[in-house]
Amino acid sequence: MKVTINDVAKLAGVSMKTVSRVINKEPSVRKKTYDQVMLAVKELNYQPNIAARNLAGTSSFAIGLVYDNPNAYYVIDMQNGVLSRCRDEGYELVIHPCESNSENMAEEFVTMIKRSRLAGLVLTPPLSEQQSIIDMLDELGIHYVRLLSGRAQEAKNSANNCIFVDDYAAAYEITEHLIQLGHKKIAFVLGDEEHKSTTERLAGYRDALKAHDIKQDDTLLYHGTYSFESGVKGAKALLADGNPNQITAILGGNDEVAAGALFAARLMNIEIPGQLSISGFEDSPFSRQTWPKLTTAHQANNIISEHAARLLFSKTRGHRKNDKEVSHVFTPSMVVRESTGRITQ
Amino acid sequence: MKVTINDVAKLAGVSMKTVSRVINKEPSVRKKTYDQVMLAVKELNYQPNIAARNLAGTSSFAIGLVYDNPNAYYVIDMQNGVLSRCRDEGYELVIHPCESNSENMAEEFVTMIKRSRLAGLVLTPPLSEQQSIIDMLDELGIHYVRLLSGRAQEAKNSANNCIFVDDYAAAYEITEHLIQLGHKKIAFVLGDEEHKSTTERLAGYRDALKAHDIKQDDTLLYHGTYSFESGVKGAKALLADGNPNQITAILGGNDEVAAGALFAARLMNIEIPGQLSISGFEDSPFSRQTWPKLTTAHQANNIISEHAARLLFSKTRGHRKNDKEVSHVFTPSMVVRESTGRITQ
DNA sequence: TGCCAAAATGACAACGCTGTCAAATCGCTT
DNA sequence: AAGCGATTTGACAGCGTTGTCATTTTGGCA
Repeated sequence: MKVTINDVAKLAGVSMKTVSRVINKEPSVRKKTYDQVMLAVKELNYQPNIAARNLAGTSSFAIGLVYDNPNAYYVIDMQNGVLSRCRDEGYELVIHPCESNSENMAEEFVTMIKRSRLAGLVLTPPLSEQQSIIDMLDELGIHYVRLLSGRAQEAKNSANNCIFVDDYAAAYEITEHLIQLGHKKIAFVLGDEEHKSTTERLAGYRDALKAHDIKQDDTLLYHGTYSFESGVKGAKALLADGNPNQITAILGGNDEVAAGALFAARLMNIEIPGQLSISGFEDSPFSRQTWPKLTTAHQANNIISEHAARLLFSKTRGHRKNDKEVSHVFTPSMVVRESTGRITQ
Repeated sequence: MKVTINDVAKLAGVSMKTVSRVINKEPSVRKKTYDQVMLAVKELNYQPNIAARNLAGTSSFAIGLVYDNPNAYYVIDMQNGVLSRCRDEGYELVIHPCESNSENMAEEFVTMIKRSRLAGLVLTPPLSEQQSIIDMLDELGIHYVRLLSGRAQEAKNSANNCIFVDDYAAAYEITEHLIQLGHKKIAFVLGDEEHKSTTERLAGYRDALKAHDIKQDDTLLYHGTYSFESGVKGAKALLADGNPNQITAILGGNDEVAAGALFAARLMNIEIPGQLSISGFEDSPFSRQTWPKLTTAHQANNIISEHAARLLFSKTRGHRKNDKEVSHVFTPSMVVRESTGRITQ
C-alpha cells in the first residue's frame, strides 16, 4: 500500500541511501544510477514521507511566510506565489501572520521557527525592514529572503537574499504621467512613515517633479497610513476649504489610499478626473472596483513572491544542481485607467 | 539544548509514555501524575517535536483548509480563524487553494491529504457543497468539517460535521429592512447559481416578500456570479432603458456584487440611496470602502472558521477531555449603513 | 598492468515520538 | 487479608527518512 524508500531501493537495485541522494538532488550520483532510481520512483509513484524527512534531517521541509499586512489581496498573492514554488519543491508552507508592534511578536516568531525547524523564511514588508528581526535571524542562523522596497542600483550592492520592488521608479513614472497630463499641483497622500515603500515612492515623486522643474511644496504632502480611511482623511485635508493649494492631482500611497481619496472627492462633489486626477499603487483588484477605475502601477506580487521562494530554496539547498539565476529587482509598470486625465473644468 | 520527551519523563519520574499521554490529553492518567508531568513540562519549557509525532502517530498534527474563493478578505478571515485554533492546539495549518472546476483538482487534493497525512480538513464553500468531494473523503475515511449555507432547522438534522451560516435569515432581514423603508420593487443580483448561499439568500428574499404581501416578480432577478463585474452587469441590465420595472432597491448577492451595482448606478447618474437603495452580504472590508458605504449583513468569518476548526479537533481526537459543545449555526446580523434609505426623489 | 586519490555507494544508527501489549497498582468486595 | 476487575503505568519496537562513516568502484597516470 504505502511506498517507502526501501521499495524504491529494492526495485532500482540500489541502497536506500542512494535513493535518498537522488530525491534530494545531491551531486555525486552517477547519471545511470540516477535514471535507474527515477524510473523506479515513477513506476511506484513514490512520494517521500515529509514527517520522516523532517525528523531525520537537519531542517524540515517547510518554509515560513511572515506578514503583517492588512491588505488581503496582497497577502493572498504572496501566499499563492510562494505556495506554487513550495509545491514544486515538495515543501510545505507555514503561514505566519503577526503583529509587528505586539509585545511578544519576536517570541512567537522564534517559537514557530524552532517548533517547525523551518528551512527558511520569506519576510514581507514591513517586517522585512525591521533590523531587530534580521539580527535575530542572523544570530539564530536561519535562512531568509527579504522582500524590500528599493531601486535597481541598491539591489546590485545588497546581500544576495533580498528581492526589491522598485517603488521609486513606479512613483517616478506615475508622477511623470500626471505632469504630462498638465498637472503641476500634485499632492501625495503618503503611507506609513516607517515603511520603506513610503520613502521610496516619495523620492520618486520628488525626483520626477525636479526633473520637470516643478517646485516642491511640502504642504502638498499628507503623512498618513496605508489605509482607505487615511486616504479619505488625507484627501479631505488637502482639498479642504475650497482647495487653497489648487491641487489638481493626488497620488495615493497605495490603491486603498487612492480609493479613500476617491471616496472623499465624491463627498466633496469633485469630478474625477475632470477636476481632479487620482492614482494608486500596486494594482490590487479593487483598483478596478472603484468608480472610476484607478490609474495605478502594476506589481505582480504572486510572481515576486514566487521568486522570493525560489531564491530561498537556492540558498537553503546549496548543493543542488542547475539553479537558474533569479532576477532580484521588479519594477512595477504603470496602468492607466480612468482616474487620471487632463483638467477639463 | 533540545528538550525531549525523555528529559521530561526523567524529571517527572515517570515513563516517556506517560508524558506522551499527558501532552495528548489522553484519559486514564491520574491527576497527581498529570500535575507532576505538567510541572516538568513547564520547568523545561518542553515543546513536542511535531515531526516525530507525525512520523510515529497515526495521523499528522496538521489540518488542511481548502478553498476556492476569489474573495481575498474571506479567505484571510478563514485562515486566521482556523490558524488561531491550530496554534492553541499545537497543530499546523496547511492551506490549499484550488480550482474546483479544474481537471486534476481531486487528484491534487488527495495527493495533499496523503502526503501530509492530514488529521482533518476544513472545507469552505463552494467546495463544501460538492457531493463528489464529500464522497471521496468519506471513502478515504478522512475527517472533515463543512462550512455551509443553511438554516437553523437544517442544522439540527444534519450530520455533526457541518457549520451553517444562515443566509436565509440574513436575506430575510435585509429584505424586510428594505420593505420597511417603503421599497416594493426590490431587485436581486444573484451570485453563482450553483452556490447554496445563492439559493438560500433567494429563498429568504422571497419569503420576506411573501410575508409582506409583495408580489414576486422574476424579472427583478438577475442571475450572475459573485463578482464585482457581475454586479455592474446585473444592475445595468435591471436598470436599463429608464428602469422599466421601477426598481427602487437592489440586493447584491454579496458585497462585491453590491459594489458593482453601486458602480453601475454611478455610471447612470443614479443617486444612492435617494433614488436607489443597494445592499450587500458578508460585511467584507470593502463594504466600508464604497461610496456611500454599504448596508450589509455581518458575517464573522474568522469566528466561524475558528469554530469549524474547534469542531474538527473535537472529532479528530475523540478521547480528549472536556470539549465544550460548539454552536453549529451562525446567523449574520444586519449592518445598516448609507446605501439604503427611503426614496426621496 | 598496477596503483591511488576521488567519486560513488552502502550499512547502520539515530531522529523523538506513538502504538501495542504486558505489568503494576488501585479500589472494591468478601 | 485475600482476591479480582478496572485503572494506570511502563518497556519496547517501530514510523521512514537522513547523517555519518566505512567500503567499493572508477578513472587517470606511472
